[in-house]
Amino acid sequence: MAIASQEVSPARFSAQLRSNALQTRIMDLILERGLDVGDALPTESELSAELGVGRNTVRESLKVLQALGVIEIRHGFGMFVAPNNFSALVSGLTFRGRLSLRHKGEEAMELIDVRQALESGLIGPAINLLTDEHLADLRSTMEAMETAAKNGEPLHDHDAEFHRRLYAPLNNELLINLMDVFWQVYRKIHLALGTGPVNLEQQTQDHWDIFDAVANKDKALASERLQRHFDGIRLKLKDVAAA
Amino acid sequence: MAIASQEVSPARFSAQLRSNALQTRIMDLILERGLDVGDALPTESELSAELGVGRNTVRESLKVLQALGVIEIRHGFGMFVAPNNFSALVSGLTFRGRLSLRHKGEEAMELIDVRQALESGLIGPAINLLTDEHLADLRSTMEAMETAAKNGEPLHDHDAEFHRRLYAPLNNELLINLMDVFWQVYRKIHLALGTGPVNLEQQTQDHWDIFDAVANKDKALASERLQRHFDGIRLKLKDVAAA
DNA sequence: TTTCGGACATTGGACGTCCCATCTCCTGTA
DNA sequence: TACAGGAGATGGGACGTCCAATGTCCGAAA
Repeated sequence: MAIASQEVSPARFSAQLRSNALQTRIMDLILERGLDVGDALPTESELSAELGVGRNTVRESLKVLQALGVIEIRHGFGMFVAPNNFSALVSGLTFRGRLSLRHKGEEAMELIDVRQALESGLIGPAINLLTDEHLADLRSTMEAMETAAKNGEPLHDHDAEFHRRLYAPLNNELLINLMDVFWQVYRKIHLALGTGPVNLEQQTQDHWDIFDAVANKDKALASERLQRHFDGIRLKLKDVAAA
Repeated sequence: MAIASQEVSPARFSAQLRSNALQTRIMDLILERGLDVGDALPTESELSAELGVGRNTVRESLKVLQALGVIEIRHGFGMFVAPNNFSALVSGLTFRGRLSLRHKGEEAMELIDVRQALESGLIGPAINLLTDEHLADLRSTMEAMETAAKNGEPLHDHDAEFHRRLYAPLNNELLINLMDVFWQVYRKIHLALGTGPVNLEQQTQDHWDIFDAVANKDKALASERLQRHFDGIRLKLKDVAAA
């Protein structure tokens, strides 16, 4: 053995590294060929042949790349370079959150902490770049939320939309994606635990308060109210976890 | 065979959803059995039998879960619930960053923006919780960095360590992991572009400045210096990308 | 008795092949 | 011209087979 089977698999590298290397090779292939978002990748068979590995092996890597949001796989059609998409993170983070909730829920709380830091820390810069259009969008979202609250409908979609639009002025897709992920994970954990009683009016009012501060371009106040908003969320989560 | 697994694949759901569902089923299985970090999962064959799907299919899902940091796969030994691990994100984000750099590098810049927001926004809370031990750790890291700089050695490890320890007082693993991911992605993009000339002394001094502000518990100053630190990084990246 | 090394079982890794599911596109028909 | 339906391409999935890595355990040697 160990006849130095150079080539690709020196057996010295752990299997994990090898599988990771395959993923990297595929990503490099995309970059080398100058493929851009939306462009088609070679078919599974072609990749299998070009990379010199079996189709099943390639498929495993492709699935991973899909999970990482690198490519999009469309059954019966082909594979394409995916637009930015962090939805994959959601399931992984949700799992961790639920796992931690069985103990003391530290990780779920950590998630809130990060959201809180990101949002209350970035509201200032966002307000700096806020235009009238952005504000109008925000207001219409709030009005939709209010309507929903009056009809006793769940607010989570409007809630998510509000937070998303709050930071739209920053024009930072990565940030929006991250916040979306965190939001969804929080949502899922909350759902898995069973939602406690919700006060729709209070929730709406909280958001109106934040909106007012933003509309007045009062960065400090907006930041503080966001801070409090998350404090409330944290308490609520703690209650539910305790039950 | 499919006795236990009641209608899971009515062919109505797109393949993508089905594959996602398999991952979810595995995660649910972990949660239902009360497995905790470090505990062993059933073998691939067992999972294949229990879930009523082929071993290759299970493997694809397992690889994805591994990539998401949910499980750890050890060849010849078994599979285990993994400790928190975000290394998977690195490759995906790095890919996106490199892809975007071919155009105008917006996404790489967005990454810096998020790091900047997170770090300069969280330095205040971190200082609030800072203990003498933390400060001592930070100082020793800085001294190591200075030594490295004098020897002309690369600073990136010390740099990463510094930023990590800066936020250790917050005791938020998710945050540390995220910042680590961002750091590594930045690193990889930078490496892929080829590093321009580096001024080791200047870099070290920048960090000393931040350290001094933190040691004096001057939150505003620390935040401002971090802000500037990232401004510098941003400029540097822009230079390299232009070349 | 202790220690070291190798055989062995277990478990994941890789591949090939076959067939199914789904999509797009094109062709033929009304 | 418009729509229905089929052909072909492509990914999805399932086995079966063999390879490789790892931990365990037992026996030989010191």
